[in-house]
Order: sequence, then structure tokens, then C-alpha cells
Amino acid sequence: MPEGHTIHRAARDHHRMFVGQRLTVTSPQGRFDVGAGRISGRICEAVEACGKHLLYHFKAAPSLHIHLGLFGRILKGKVPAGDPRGEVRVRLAGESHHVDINGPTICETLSSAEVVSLLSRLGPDPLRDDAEPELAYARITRSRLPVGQLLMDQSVIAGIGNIYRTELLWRQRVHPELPGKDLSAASFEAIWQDACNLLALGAKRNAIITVENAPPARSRYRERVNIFGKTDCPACGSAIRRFTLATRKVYVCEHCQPR
DNA sequence: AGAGTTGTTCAAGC
DNA sequence: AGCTTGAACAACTC
Repeated sequence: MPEGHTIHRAARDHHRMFVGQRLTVTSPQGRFDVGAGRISGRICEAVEACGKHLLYHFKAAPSLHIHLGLFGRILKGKVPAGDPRGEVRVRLAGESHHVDINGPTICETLSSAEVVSLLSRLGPDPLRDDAEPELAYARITRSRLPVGQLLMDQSVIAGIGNIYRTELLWRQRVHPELPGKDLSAASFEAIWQDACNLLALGAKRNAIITVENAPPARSRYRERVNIFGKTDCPACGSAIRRFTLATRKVYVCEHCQPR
């Protein structure tokens, strides 16, 4: 479910809901230690996203660090909250709403020094205004690895996942197997700018949308994409090739994305 | 019902 | 040092 747009959307929403409030933090299954009031009852000062990482900052307490991984979910409801459904690692309850974090791969507290070290190992995030894209381009041109792999590396760019990497490369007509060191500055610029726009659109619409003039969503799965999971190229009609890159399936139109 | 998946880390080895 | 591979973890849709 989550690429960067999901996490940023949640961070904005939760920021609005929780900042300045005293949060009740519980761990229904007891699989996350919030014991001894480490966070519980503390004032929420900020909610922040960087790439796919979500951070809740508290007054005079460690931060809560969430990473949803491949399967994690964030469920929101009004207080009073009902019984937790599924693997709810942590529940955050404010005055009017509560949030359940289901099945995250990371759910932990971090000191401020640990927060700094987490953020420092992430690459620039197209959805953050403090992003420095030059750092990403420097990393890319330093490597012979395929661009399609580098775009998925969170220490190169934070927030891009498997669908966005496929779609960005198709939209900018770059072959995923192009070695990073051969990516032109112009192509990188275009990919970066496109990522900024698409991720922002995704956060706004709560769905990955990479096609122009997307019609309203019909099903629950609301993603609207060009070649991800498809068999034919919408631009030229030729067959889409799929193969594994960085342990994930990537799609390419060999005609529109020449090597 | 079972396969597939919008992710990451770690360790070991080349 | 740069890179590759595999295992482990998890929730939901079709």
C-alpha cells in the first residue's frame, strides 16, 4: 500500500488532528512497549513524514517511529474507538479521533539523536521542501547500477516505490536498465520534477495516479497507471516487458524507453 | 483458497 | 567497496 504519498498524507492529517493534544498511546496486543508512560499522555508536538517513514514527536518524550512496510495500514476512526481489528501494534487516541497502526514492520521509539540518524540515511524526499535533489543525482551518477534500482533505494531518493519507479521511467522515456552513471542531468531533472508532481497528486487524491486527465475512481483499488501491471503500452501499443529489478517486478516499453 | 503484493533490513559471499 | 542474494516479517485483494 504505502509509497511516500500515503505517509505524507497521513502525516498531514494526523498533524492537524493531534498536534497540541495529549495523546493516549496503547498497544492492544502488547507487541509494542509503551509501558511506564514513555509516550502515553504526552503532548504531541509534530507529525512528520520522510519518505515512507512516519514520525510522531512528543514533548519531553521519545518520538514514535512507524514504517508500514509492504502490508501495514493506518486506520482512522472517531473516539471512542471500538475493539482493535487485526494486528494493531499501536493505537493513538486524541480528543476527537484515534488512529490504529496495523501490521507495520517498524514500530519503535527513537531518541532525538536516533531520529537525526534515521533522517540522515534517507535521500532527498520529493514531497519535502527541504529536499536537495542534487544529492540524489550525485549518488546516481556515482553508480553503475541500473536507474530502476537506484530509484527504489531510499538512501538515494526517499519515498519512491515500485509503482512510481516504473511509471516515472516510462513517462520520462528512460530505460530502467540504464546505468546510473549514464543518466543525463536533464533526464534526472525531469524525473525529479515529475516525482514531485505525481507524489503530491497522489497525496492529494489518496491514490497513485500517473495518467493524465484521470477519470474518477471506480473500484476500491483506485490506482490509475500507464504500464505498471499492464500488457500493452498506451502510447505505442507494443508489448510491455516485465522482469525483476531490485527484487521487484518492473515494467518497460522497449520502444518508448530505448536503451 | 491460494497466489501475489505500493517494503526493508540484515548477513554472508563474490 | 560495490554489488548480489536470500531469508524474515506482515495484511489484504482478487
